[in-house]
This record gives sequence, structure tokens and C-alpha cells, in this order.
Amino acid sequence: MPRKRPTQARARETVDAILQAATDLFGGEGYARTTTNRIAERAGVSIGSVYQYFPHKDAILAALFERHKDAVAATVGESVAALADSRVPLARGLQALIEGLCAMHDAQPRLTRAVSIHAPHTPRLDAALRKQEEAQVTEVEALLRARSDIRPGNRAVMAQLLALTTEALTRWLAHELPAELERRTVIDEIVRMLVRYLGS
Amino acid sequence: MPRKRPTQARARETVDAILQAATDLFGGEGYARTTTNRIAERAGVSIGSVYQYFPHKDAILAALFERHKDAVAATVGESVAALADSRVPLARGLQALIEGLCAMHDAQPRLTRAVSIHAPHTPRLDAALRKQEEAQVTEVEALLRARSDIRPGNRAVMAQLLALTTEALTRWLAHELPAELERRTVIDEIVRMLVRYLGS
Amino acid sequence: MPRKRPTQARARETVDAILQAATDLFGGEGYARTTTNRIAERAGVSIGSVYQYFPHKDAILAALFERHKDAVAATVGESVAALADSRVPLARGLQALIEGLCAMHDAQPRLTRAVSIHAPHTPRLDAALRKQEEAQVTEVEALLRARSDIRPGNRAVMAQLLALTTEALTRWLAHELPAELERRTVIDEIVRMLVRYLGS
Amino acid sequence: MPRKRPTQARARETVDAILQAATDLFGGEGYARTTTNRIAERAGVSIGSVYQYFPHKDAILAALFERHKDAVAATVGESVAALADSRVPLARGLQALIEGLCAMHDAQPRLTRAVSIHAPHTPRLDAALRKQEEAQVTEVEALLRARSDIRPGNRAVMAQLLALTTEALTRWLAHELPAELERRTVIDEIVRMLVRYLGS
DNA sequence: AATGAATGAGAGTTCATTCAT
DNA sequence: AATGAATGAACTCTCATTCAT
Repeated sequence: MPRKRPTQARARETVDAILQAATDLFGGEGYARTTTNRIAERAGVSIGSVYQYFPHKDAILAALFERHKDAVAATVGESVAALADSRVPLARGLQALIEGLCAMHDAQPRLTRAVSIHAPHTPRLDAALRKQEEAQVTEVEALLRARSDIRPGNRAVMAQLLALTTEALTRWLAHELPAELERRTVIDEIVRMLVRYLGS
Repeated sequence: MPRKRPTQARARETVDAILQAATDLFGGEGYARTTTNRIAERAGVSIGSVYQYFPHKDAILAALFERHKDAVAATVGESVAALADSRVPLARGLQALIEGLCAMHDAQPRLTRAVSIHAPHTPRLDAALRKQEEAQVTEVEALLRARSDIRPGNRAVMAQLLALTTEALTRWLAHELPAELERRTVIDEIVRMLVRYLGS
Repeated sequence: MPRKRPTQARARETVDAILQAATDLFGGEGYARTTTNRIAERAGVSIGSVYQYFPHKDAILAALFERHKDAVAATVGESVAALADSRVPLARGLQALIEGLCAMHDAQPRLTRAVSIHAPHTPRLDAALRKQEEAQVTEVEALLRARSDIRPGNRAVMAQLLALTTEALTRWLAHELPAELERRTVIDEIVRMLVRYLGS
Repeated sequence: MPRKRPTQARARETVDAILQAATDLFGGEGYARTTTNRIAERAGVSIGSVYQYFPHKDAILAALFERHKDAVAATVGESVAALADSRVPLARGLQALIEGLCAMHDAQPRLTRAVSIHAPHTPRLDAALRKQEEAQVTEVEALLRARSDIRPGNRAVMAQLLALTTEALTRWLAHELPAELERRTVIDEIVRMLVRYLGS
């Protein structure tokens, strides 16, 4: 171990600590109620260091959003790729998608809360969200065209509805499911809804 | 929750002006970026008058939420009542529901944006939202049981999914529909999705 | 009873209610923490009526001070008059003075607190206090000269010290006496102190 | 009670400047009429720095009180220690005490005015004052028992009266002595009063 | 690269006072 | 004479951001 760590590694650690602290605080207290000083404090670095790496508070949230976006893209991409093969039953594939998204929320509940619940709706962030969603819709639309067991129809709209519904229900499932409902049951029901909708 | 009930006509006018100004600003700029002084200014009253009727900024949003809640309840209640009669075709009833909600958003776009997009997620507000949603789910569940053309299944979960999906899609429809999609088409598609899901 | 009370009587009642409310609040919460609106509320009149009779908040306190001043002057005057007769033993006369002042505090604890503890030290109020004190010192000085059993000395200074000491100790006695001390005992001790000081 | 302990030299300077400015303004204009912004301005620091070290306005006054308390305790302690030696004449010792307290007022007239005249009577501050006084009374009581030339009697009460009288008279002496009286003369007279009271 | 004291614009809120009714 | 809605200057305090060290 070198006496002095390579600069880039130290910097990365600092940035990671800041982002982790921001995740916890934004996801817990909300964006507005979280101060940059508290982020620094929780990250164990000085406020100066925070501004060394992020030009302003919004940029921290944007970085968090990037991370989250990548995670979502990976999860969705995987499930969509699997579904591209028509031999995979639609129900099974959709179930995998929803469970994958849930697993992602479970793994990073603070992050998903930070990004999807507590994030303020600024034009820039909204635009980024819109863009991400659009990309996914395109992907899903291609999927619908690729599979042989999807009923005919306006695939663009179908893909859009599928994406929106899945996102809304998954968020609810992961963060707001009432105690009296079982996740298992609800996932099955969501899959049923989507299969009935998409299937021929 | 007004700090003081306006009794005189002048007072009611003042409160209305404040709420209208708050609606516009919260819905436009967002909650955090709206100052109480700007609300007063836009309402054409002094800042003191704002605090005569609302103990703090949050209370203004809460009052807005109350108004919105009533509007939603009225719209939903009407459509649900209509659907309770099994002679009304499911598709037609659901279409009326969605169109009703859209009309509500169209009539008060700022209010709905203020309440459902820009409102910060405080425990109190979240609890209020949860409660409202719960009431609606109960109502919908009763509806599902009442109609003869609904397929059997776990009605509680079905009602929940129906409520969540409708809310998410309606919000998107009213506020974020991309220019290249026609609302007419999308509504039909949403109705198709729900009918396929619920119908036997 | 006339159908409509004579104007002056009604006005007097209003003023009295305001002053009583102010006494309670100034004496309880303190001057700064008492708002004129709360005075009006407690008095059962509108804020407009308060400003009908008092040009500003300070004036209410000034009026209270006037009342208190009169009460003090009466009590002191009585005791001093009694003491002017050299046949009245010094100890007995001083005891009567202190007991009289205590009785006054007991009768109007809020008023005395309002005026002597919570009143802000504005130039005007301080000047009024100074003037009152000066008058009393003059009175006491004359007394010292009139009695035959007072030891010789600088009567002006003696009167001043007597006045100051009596005031400070009486205030303490009435408002801050610790539970473990008996008032009876303390009064006797104060009298002893003053008699030893003044007596030949 | 600073919110944050100043560790760097610069920080200590800032805190000192704030306390000095607060002393001047509280002691001059009074507590209520002094704004935190003016304190910052006079201290030559930003308002943010004030709140970096003091959580609220009251805390500034509390810090001032702490300083004053220490100064009083030092002065009183010194004189009481001297008086504990019965060979020191009572008159001389009391004179030293009063002169010491006067010197303290003279050295920090603004501080003493701030703390003992303009400070608002909040429960917390009053409790602190009470506690300080109590400690001093205990000290004085021990002194009375230690000296051989004190007449017998209820020492607890005597100590209390001695403390109260000394405090009231010293305050008056330092801040309100009329121009026509000489301090020298008045101090002698006060000493005479106390010696006559305490001496056998 | 990191620190943290310092900044200051501006936020929410209060309350003595006014004045139309 | 009385009401109370309305006013708005001024307050305390916050927090994103800067910069000397």
C-alpha cells in the first residue's frame, strides 16, 4: 500500500462518500430539507470538498440520478433482452422484469426514494427523466414488434402504457405496499393485467 | 386549514385570491421556489394577510390539496356511481372516468400540478394522500363486486391496481402527453387495457 | 338602568378591561412577548378599541405605571405620615411601611411584576421612575429630620439608601422569597436592619 | 452557549467581536431594540457568522451573562476571602467589596447594563440569576459564621439581606448615582449601614 | 486536495398600527 | 364608539456557496 494513495483513488472515495451521504439524506429527509453541510458531515468530508466535485446541490442529485438511471437501464435491458426470445413465455418474462425492478428498489431504497419521490421537478431533471423514459419506450416498442404473441395494435402507445404502468406499479410495490397485501400476490396480479392487455 | 375562518365577504375574497395565487405559483415554479411574499404580491394582498389566514406556507398547500381532493372525489364518485349500474358498458364507464379526470386536470392544470407534482413529500401530506387513495380503492372494490361483468379474482388487489394505473396514466395524459400522440387514441387504448384486465 | 349606558361609563369600562388584560399579560408573559392583539382579545374588545384609547403599546404600560405609582405613593405617604409623629416607635412605623408595600404587591402581583420586573427600560419610563423615587426620597428626608430619634448624619444620603433598600427588599420579599424563609421573620430582620441604621 | 466551539484563532476573534458588539448594543439600546443584524454589522462580521456560533439571539445574552457571572463571582470571592480573616476590620472589608463591585461596573458598564438592566426576564435567565445569587448567599452566610465580630442572629436571613442590599445599592451607585451625590460619601454611608446592621 | 470559517441574499414569519365599514 | 380585516416594515434565522489557509 503506497504511503500516499493515488490521487484518483482518493478522489473517487470522496465522491462515493458524498453520493452515499446524499442518497441517505435525500431519500430520508427529502431534497429540500437536506443541507449540503449535512451531506458533507455525513460523508465525513468538509463542505469545501463537496464543492470541489459538485458545482452545486442540484449536481449531486443529478449524479444520483445518473447512477439510478444506469441501474434501471441494466435491469430493464436484461429483462427485455430475455423477452425478445419468443420462446420465453410473456408472463414469465414480465414477472422477471417486475421482480428485477423490485430487487433494484430493495437494494437501494434510499436511492430510489431520493430520485423518484423526493427529487424536485426542475426543468433539467424532468428533461432527463423524459429522455430516459423515451429510450425505454423505444426499446419496449421494438420488443412488442419482435414477439409473435403480442396482439396487433398501436405498438407505440402500447409500449408507452406498458412502461408507465410498470413504473408506477413497481414504485408503489416497493415503497408503499400496505402491510395487508402480499407482494407475491400483487406481482402475479400485475403480470396478469399486463398479459391480458398485451396477449392476443 | 385556515388559522381564522373568514367571516366577512372581503375576507373570503382575500383567502380565495391567496389560494389562486398559490395555485399558480406552486403549479408553475414549484413549491420550494415559491415564496410567501410572492404569493401575497400576486394575490394583491399584503404578506400579513396571508399569515392572517394560514399559519405557515405548508398550510397553504394543504388547503390547496383539500380543494383538489374534493374535486377528485366528486369526479370519481360520479363515474363510479354510473358504473355501478351494470347496464352501463364497462368500456363506456371507464372512458367517462378517465375523461372526467382529464377534464379536471384541464380545468385546473396549475392546481393539479401544484398538488401532484410539485408538492413536497412531507409525512402529513403523504398520509393525507394515502387516506384519500384508500377511500377510493374501497369505493372501486365495491364497484367491482357490484358489476356482473367483472371476472372473478382478488377484488381488493384488482381495485388497487385499477386505481393506481388510472391515476398514473391520467396524470401523464393530462400533463406529459408527447405532441405526437393523440389524446383520443391514448384514452381508447387505456380503456382497452383496463377492460381486458377487468372483463371476464 | 338606561337603555344605553352613558358614553363615559362605557369608555371607562373598556379602558379598565384593557388595562386589566395588559396587567395580566405584561405581568405574566412579559412586555415584549405580549402583543397588543392579545391584550384586546383578553380584554374582550377589538384591537381598534385599544388604539382608540392608547396611541401605542408603550402608552398602555405608562398607564399601568401611573396606577402603580399612585398606589405606592398612597401606601408610602400613609406610613410616612404616621412616622412623622415621634411618639410612634421607629420599628413599628417601618414595619407598617414594609407590610403596607407587601400588601400592595400581594393585592396586585401582576401589576407590580408588569411595572417593576417586565417593563422595558426606555428613557421615558426610566425618567418617570426616577422622578417618583426622587419625590419619595424628599419625603423621607423630611421625615428623618422631623423625628427626634434619628441619629445625625447626611440625611439626604440616608433617605436615599433607606428608599432604595426598602424598595429592593420589598420587591424580593413579595415576589421571590424562597419557600424555606418565612415572611414574618424576614420582615422583622429588615426592620432590625433599618432601625439599627437609622437609630441613634 | 456557543453552537460550535471556536477552535481556530480566527474563530475566537469572531466570537469575541460578536460578544463585544452585543454588549455594547444590549447595554446601550436594550435587548429588544437590538437586532442580530446590527450586532453582526457592529462586530464587523456577517450575520451568518453570528448564527454559526450562537443558535439564537437569546444565546448571545446567555453568553454575556456567563461572562458577567464569572466577573462578579471573582470580585465577591476575593472580598469574602479577605473578610474571612477576622483581623480585617468589617468596615474595611465591606468597603473593599463595594468598591470592587463598582470597579467591575465601571470597567464594563455596558456589560453590566446589558445583563442586569436590559436583559428580559425569561424563566431560564431568571433561574440562572437565582442560582448565582443563592451561591453567593451561601458564601456570605459562611463568612458571617466565621467572623467573631458579627452579632448573633438568623445568619441565613442576614446573609440574604446583605447580598440583596449590596447588589441593589451597588447597581444604583454605579449606574444611577445623581450628580449631586459623591460616590465616596455614599460608599461610606452604605458601609456604615451594613456595619451597624452586622456588628455586635 | 482538503479544510472549515465566513459570507450574505433572501427566506418565512411577526406584530404594532391603520382605516374602511 | 367599535369592529376586525388589512397593512408592511422589520425581524430572526437558514443555507448554498466562496475562499483564505
